[in-house]
Amino acid sequence: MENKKDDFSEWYNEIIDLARLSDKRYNIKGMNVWLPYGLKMMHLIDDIIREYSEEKNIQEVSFPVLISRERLEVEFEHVKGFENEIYWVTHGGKDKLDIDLALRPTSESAMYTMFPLWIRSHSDLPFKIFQIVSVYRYETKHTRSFIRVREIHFYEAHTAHVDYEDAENQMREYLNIWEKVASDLCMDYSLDIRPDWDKFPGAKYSVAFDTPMPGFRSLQVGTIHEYGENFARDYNIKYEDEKGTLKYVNQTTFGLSERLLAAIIGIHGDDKGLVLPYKIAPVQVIIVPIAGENYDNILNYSREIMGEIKKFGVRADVDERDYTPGYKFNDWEMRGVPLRFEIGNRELNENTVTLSFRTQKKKIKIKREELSKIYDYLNTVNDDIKNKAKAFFEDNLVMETSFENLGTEKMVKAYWCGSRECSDKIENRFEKAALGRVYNNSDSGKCIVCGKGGKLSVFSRTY
RNA sequence: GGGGCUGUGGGGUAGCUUGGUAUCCUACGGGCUUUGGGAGCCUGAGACUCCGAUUCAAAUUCGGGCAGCCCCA
Repeated sequence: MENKKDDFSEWYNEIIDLARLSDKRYNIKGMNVWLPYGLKMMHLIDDIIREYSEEKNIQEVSFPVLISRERLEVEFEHVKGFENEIYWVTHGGKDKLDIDLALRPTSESAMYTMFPLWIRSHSDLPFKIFQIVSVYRYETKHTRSFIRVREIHFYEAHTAHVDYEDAENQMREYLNIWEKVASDLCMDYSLDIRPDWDKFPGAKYSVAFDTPMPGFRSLQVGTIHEYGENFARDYNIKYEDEKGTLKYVNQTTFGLSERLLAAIIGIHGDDKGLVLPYKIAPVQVIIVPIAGENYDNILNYSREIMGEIKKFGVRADVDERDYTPGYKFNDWEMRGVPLRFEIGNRELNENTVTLSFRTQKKKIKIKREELSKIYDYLNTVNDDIKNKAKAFFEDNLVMETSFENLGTEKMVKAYWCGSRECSDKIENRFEKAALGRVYNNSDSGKCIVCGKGGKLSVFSRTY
């Protein structure tokens, strides 16, 4: 396998192939096949997002994939932002359609077609739904598994509120959800208020979750958007307040995607392969039986152990394939399994198992009774992952105060006046884009370019 | 948006300059043997990205499509 640090791109492509996450040999650009192991990981991530969303009374729905041209074109700014990357369905069989149908690039137009039917009075608010579906964007740049694809595995939450203030509460609630998701994924991130020219088309403002990746680029893994009344006015989404007055709702959205998977691969992985937080590991404990004289007994013992930890809700499996133990060790390490049990005659006779941690070199022998502590062991691995990720994050997002120092390959924090002129100077000289002002941060200092008053901001090359 | 490079069994490759017989590694099937950190031997099957042009003859030359990768904006 490629060394991760030397050539991240190569390593990234190779590990996706070797760990059997996705097969990109499908013959359409940017459309890959999800393989069982990768799909399982994605679904485990979905489960986490779903759980935390439902906890906040955001309910799951599913909208059609097609949107009529007429509905899509209601919101001008929004359409303009997507017009170059929409797939159009123009025919039904041999007949040309009267109205072209778009494959949703996101679902505002679809959902806001229904919102006026569902939202009539203040008692219908707040209204909060989400869906996890595929959205389609005709990317012209070169695509990359999980990072830039044309069929995107997308979580999108949409809410409607009585006023701007309540919508702002929702924004904070999103961040609350995100914090928990990120913690489960052992990820660090920067919350950046996108510059006006880079916000979501149609939004008042957008806050992005950016994280440094190997290869000295940042990855936007999620976004939340405050729409105010912008969409409500165009899609005519009104409610009657207590006094009987018709008012426009205020709306927000929250988006996440399979880029979360890309981030996990990139941030946690090492030269041996994937390293997975246990909540998203399709296999949390792999049991490798070591053949010896009483192989049948060893196998039976292995299966018993598997049964015992499965009772604790652990995803475990016995690798009974006809490969050597060394091969299996490497194979499962490459696929990121947090814990491995090795079971041979020694363990069989002592009623123990040998335990190996994905994040440590040492192996320890534990008694059968100690299997009840399985989540302690899983959390040991998670702690290791978190510590390493935190160190990587801090090492790759550095504060700079002089213009020339922006030449570092790393992601940079610096004071910035907010002007396009100054960010263009940075971009032209150092190829770093302004990701935006740091959310909820009131620090101020001299703009690193022009010296005028500035706020703490983040700059980086991006994926 | 602009430029460059590359498509050979499942994966990685040699062959291309100078047109004629397609190499090796790995993975895969069968058999024997092995199993505490990527085992070994025997055996089997498997490929020139697609379309067009030149030619007696194209993996090789030329044009285009599709796909992938890299750099710049």
